[in-house]
Amino acid sequence: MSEDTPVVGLRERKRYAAMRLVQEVALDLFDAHGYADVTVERIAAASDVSPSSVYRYFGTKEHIVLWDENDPIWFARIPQGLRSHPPLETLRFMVDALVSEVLRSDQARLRRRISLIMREPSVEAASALQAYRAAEAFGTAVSEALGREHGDLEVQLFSHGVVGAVVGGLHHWYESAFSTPLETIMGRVAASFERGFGLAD
Amino acid sequence: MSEDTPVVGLRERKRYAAMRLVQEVALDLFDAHGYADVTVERIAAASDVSPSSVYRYFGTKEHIVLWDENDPIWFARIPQGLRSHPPLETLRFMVDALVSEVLRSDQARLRRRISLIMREPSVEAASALQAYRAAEAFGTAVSEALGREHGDLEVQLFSHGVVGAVVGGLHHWYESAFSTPLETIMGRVAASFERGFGLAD
DNA sequence: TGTCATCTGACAGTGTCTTTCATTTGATAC
DNA sequence: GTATCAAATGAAAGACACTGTCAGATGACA
Repeated sequence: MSEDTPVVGLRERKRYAAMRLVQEVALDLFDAHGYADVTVERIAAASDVSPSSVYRYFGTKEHIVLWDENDPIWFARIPQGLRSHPPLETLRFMVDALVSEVLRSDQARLRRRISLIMREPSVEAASALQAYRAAEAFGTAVSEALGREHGDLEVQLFSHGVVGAVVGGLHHWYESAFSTPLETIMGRVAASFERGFGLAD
Repeated sequence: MSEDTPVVGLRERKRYAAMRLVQEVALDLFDAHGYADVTVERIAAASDVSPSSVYRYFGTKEHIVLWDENDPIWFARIPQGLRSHPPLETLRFMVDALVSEVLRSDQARLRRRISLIMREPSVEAASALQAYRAAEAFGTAVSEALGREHGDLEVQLFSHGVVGAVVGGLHHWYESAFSTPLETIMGRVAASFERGFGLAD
């Protein structure tokens, strides 16, 4: 009773289990036959759910790849961190936490998802939109924490710049065939905004 | 004969004229009835071209909005600038040129296009992908100019960070109902990367 | 003016995504 | 346990973005 278990009912558990299964099945099919040649109908049949449910779960075919169970948790932590620390420190903090979480979690699936994102333009577009939205959300949280008005120019440039750099870092990770350690990459992202971009000028 | 006129033939001139017309007609229809409720077929009929041609011109419905005649010219100028100036100076230079070009050109159309991008998620996604691709191209050009290897981490973070900030600036412009002067916004973008982001920390 | 390469329009087809409705299934009170 | 209610599911029809193909038209060039 004193545990902070969110009292998640059977309904929700089944839903998440089904979503995990559909994503897994879809990733397998995409790897085997290519993204374009696998229809949503086929994914649904192979996962024993109706196509209707796949669309109810993910909304679009692209989001079968993009969906991540833990994303909402991350989004919730940002305003929390900003309440007690300045933006750059929060950035460093979040980025560290994210890296160690990623290293702990299902890396194989994550890499397959990132590879698909980088290979399929439609998935790439949906992913880019997600990043853009994340930058907006981050900017809003920073504005509130600093007591600036919503949409403050400096904050806007900062939040979009940071998210842009993170995205660039993930691209670098993929391009290096995931060989550059993620902590190296994200450490540089944080350092760039703390001490400036080290381009000879 | 000594002029650098690209000797543009009748064929190409007609093509561009048709594209301009289709975009204009489409923007009018979108404003009148909403993006989702205007089919490509309808746009084609109202522009007196076949739907096939609309797809040949723009590729997708979203790119009817995104297409800009002058984009290729801009892309071509980047490596040129980087050959003679360091990245931050080139950034400042390009951003200034872009602003004065925008102020000179058809602003009404530009604002209608930006408004559509911000309002319609599918157009927003395609636009975000374009920005992402631009960051890649910019990064490649910077790497070459600085003699670093392709995909150099610092360059990657810089180029994506810069493009992210520019995108954030455009968002701010839109949110302010285009009242914040574009030169103020873009000046801040350049300054942020030259002297650091001025967030109290 | 004639020949060639390229562009255009017409048309059929595929797959994504939406909407609607009857049916099933988990949540809650008794 | 059983009844009641809210929500999720599956089935099916339809809209429309987009692709591929082919015959005909049109500009480029000798």
